[in-house]
Amino acid sequence: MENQLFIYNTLSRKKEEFKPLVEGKVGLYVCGPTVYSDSHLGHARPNITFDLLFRYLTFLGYKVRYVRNITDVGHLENEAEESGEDKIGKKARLEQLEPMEVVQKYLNSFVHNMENLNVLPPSIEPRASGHIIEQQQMVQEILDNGFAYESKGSVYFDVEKYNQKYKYGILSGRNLDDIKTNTRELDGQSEKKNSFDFALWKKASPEHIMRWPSKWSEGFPGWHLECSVMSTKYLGEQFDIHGGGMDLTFPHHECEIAQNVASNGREAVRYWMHNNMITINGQKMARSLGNFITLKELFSGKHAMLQQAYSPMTIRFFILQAHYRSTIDFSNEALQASEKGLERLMASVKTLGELSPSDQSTVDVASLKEKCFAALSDDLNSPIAIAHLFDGVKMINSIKAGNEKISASDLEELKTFYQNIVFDVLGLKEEETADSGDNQALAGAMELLINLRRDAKANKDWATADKIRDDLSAIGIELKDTKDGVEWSLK
RNA sequence: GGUUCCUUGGCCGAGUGGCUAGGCAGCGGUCUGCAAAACCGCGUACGGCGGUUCGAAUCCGCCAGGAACCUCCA
Repeated sequence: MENQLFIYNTLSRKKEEFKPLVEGKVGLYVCGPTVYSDSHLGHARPNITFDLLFRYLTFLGYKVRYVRNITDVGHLENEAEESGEDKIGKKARLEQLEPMEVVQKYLNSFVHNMENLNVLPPSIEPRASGHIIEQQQMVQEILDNGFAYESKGSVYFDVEKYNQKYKYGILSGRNLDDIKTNTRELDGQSEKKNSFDFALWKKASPEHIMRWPSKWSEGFPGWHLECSVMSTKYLGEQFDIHGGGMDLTFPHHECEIAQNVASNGREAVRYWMHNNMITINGQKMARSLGNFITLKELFSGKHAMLQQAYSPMTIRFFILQAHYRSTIDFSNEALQASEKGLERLMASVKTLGELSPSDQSTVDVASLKEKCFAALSDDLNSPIAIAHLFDGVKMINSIKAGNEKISASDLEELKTFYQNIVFDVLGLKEEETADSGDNQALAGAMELLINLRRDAKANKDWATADKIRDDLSAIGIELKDTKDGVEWSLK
């Protein structure tokens, strides 16, 4: 392993050296999507962040089991409205679909988006609806251990009682007294002993269509239970890393800890990692705030706030150019900057393949490599790693221009390094263009036009040469005269 | 109101005590029939006011502005 990895642990609020529970193996759990609508830009962040972690751990030689859940039983939409419906049930009513049809539709959409973003599929993608029995078992364990109570067919976690033996709020830095005085009183909480108690099992109201039988009532599992249950099932009572968005720290992850401790007697997670939010005009992008742009809209450019379409790799690169614990602000300008930067980086990768070695090097490949991995090992500092990569771009271009030299062995090392970091770890990829061979007819026609223009130029017939170039440009095809011939691309 | 955090050059975004990232835009140049692209070169910024220090964007205090969580949320 090249470097010792340090990661920021939300529990301790500092960077800690990462040491897995079992030598050479890592258990990783990340809160996945609730599949009731199309994913937006904000959802891309945790998936890309933890994809980077997954890829880097794998690169370092760990055998990683990455579990990312699919929430398909629905959380409560809004308790204050006393609707008792969950998100998925509500949407299903609106669209006249079966709840599981809605789940499938948006699950497919999510998977498609992730493939576009080159996010690797996790090792296991468990669905909450497939673990109802296990969730009921955990509810019973918590009841048996005396940290929950039944009320009108629902089961609630007894936070006060839990707090007497353990401490509630260790992750988010809260204490129960503060929560008591500051928790807003919501309607429909008369069943609970305290407003901050949370549901483990919820009795379904008559209009609630997603429901399962249980000894307490026909109902559905509480908001936070599935993650405790599925992480335990697939990673064990204790595992290495749990990730998710910062907005899940409280109450979701706090409740998860309480559930694990209440049922198993000890904390499950050793390192908690939280990614920050994507903002738009300085405010968090969120479905509930209505200021979101879906990934589909970004890829197609069809949204009032978008000046153009942005490719999946541009989105990925944009996200990787900020550290995962910082907010990152969306704007067309920022995205366009990422697009240009990525183009330059990928162009240099191509150039790298064309370099010829010299008998010795005037460049320091080893140092570049070391700095890059050091950055990634420092709590996944991808922006720094990318900055060093741009130093590499300069190195590659200078070699190409004849200003620097590289030995055959250094060249091999540099190629391997770029393969490792750009493709394997950062997960970038070449995006398909029309000239990549999937459209033979167009490629043939372009060759013809390029040859006609070449002949016109040879005859100093600039009018014809420029007409070909300008007219192609008008229909969205860009010609580039390079030293090595004419290149074309769809714009 | 409580808890936590942020404020960096035109824009995005790193950086936790001295060596003063990176990208985009801009400017100058090379190349080119012209243009675009590409390449090379150029930017001493760190909210305000105090303090600690030989030295602070970086530590401490106050002030101003903003955000997240406290309710579903990535």
